Amino acid sequence: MAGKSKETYTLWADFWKALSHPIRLRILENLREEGTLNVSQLVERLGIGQGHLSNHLACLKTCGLVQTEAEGRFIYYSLADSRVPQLLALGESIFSDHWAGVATCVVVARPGSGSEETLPRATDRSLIDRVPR
Amino acid sequence: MAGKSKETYTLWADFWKALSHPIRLRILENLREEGTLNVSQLVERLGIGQGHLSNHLACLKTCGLVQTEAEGRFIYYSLADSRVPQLLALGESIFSDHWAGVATCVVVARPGSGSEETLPRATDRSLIDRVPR
DNA sequence: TTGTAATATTGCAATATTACCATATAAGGC
DNA sequence: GCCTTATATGGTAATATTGCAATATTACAA
Repeated sequence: MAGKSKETYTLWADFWKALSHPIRLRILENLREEGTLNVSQLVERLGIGQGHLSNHLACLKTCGLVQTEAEGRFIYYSLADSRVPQLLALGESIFSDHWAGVATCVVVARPGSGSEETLPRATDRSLIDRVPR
Repeated sequence: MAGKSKETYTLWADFWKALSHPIRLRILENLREEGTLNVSQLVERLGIGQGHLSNHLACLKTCGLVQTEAEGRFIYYSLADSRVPQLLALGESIFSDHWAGVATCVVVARPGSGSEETLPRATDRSLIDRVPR
C-alpha cells in the first residue's frame, strides 16, 4: 500500500494544479527568464486583467512556487527556490516528447489545446523542432 | 518574451493536469513502488470502479507518464521512463514544504483537501464534542 | 487629509472536469 | 461457435474551475 493517506494525495494533487494553468505557467516562465517582476510588469507581459493576474499570483505563492518582496507600493515576484526551475525543466522535457499525445487526451485536453485540427504553432521552435513527422 | 506560444502553454498546462488528480497520483505511486501492475490489480489497490480507473489510465498513457505491455488478456502498466519518478520526487519535495499553504489556496484546494482550518479538523467530532459549551 | 497608482479580494455566469453506470470490445478456454 | 474474464468507451448529472468586472486595500506624495 502506498504510504500516504487519501487526503494527502488530494492535497498533493492540488499542488500540481498550481502548475496546470497556462497563465500560471507563463508567469513562472517569465520569472524564470527575468528573475524578478512586479505585478504591473506581469500585467503588461501577459496582457490580462490585473485582478485576474492577482488571483493566479496568490495561488502560486500559497503553493510555494513563487515568493514576494515588497518595495514601497510595488510587490516583486520571483521563483521561490531552485527546485522550481528544475521542476519546470523536467516537466518540459517529458512534455516535449509527448505533446501530441497530450493534445488527444480526452480527460485533460481542452477543446482548443492544439491538435484538434492545427498542431502547435510553427512559431514555437523549441518544441516543434523535436516533433517527428 | 517567453519563447513559447500561448497555445503551447495551454497544452503544457494540460500535461500538468495529468498529475493533478488524487487517483492518478495514487496510480503513479503504486507503479513506482511495485514496478508493474495490471488493471485488475490496480482496481483492487485503489478501491474504485474499473471503468473509472480505465479512464485515468488512458489519460496517464496519452500524456506519456505510463506505458503498457499486453500479455494475453492482461495489460500491464508501468512508469514510462526514469524521468517520471524524478518528477514525482521533486514535486513531492516542494509540496512537503508547503502543504499547509496549498490547503489554503482558494484557486486550487477543494473544499475537503485536508486542513481547512489547520489540524483538529472540524469533522473530528472526538475532539469537538469534548469542548465545553 | 486627499488623490492616485499598485495590488488584492469578491461575486457570479460560463465553462470544464469528475464519478458513475451501462455497454462495448478483445482474448482465451471449451 | 459460445462463455467468461479483462479492459475500454460513451453518456450524463453533479461538481469544480475560470474569467471578468466591480470593489477594496495599501502606500506614497502633495
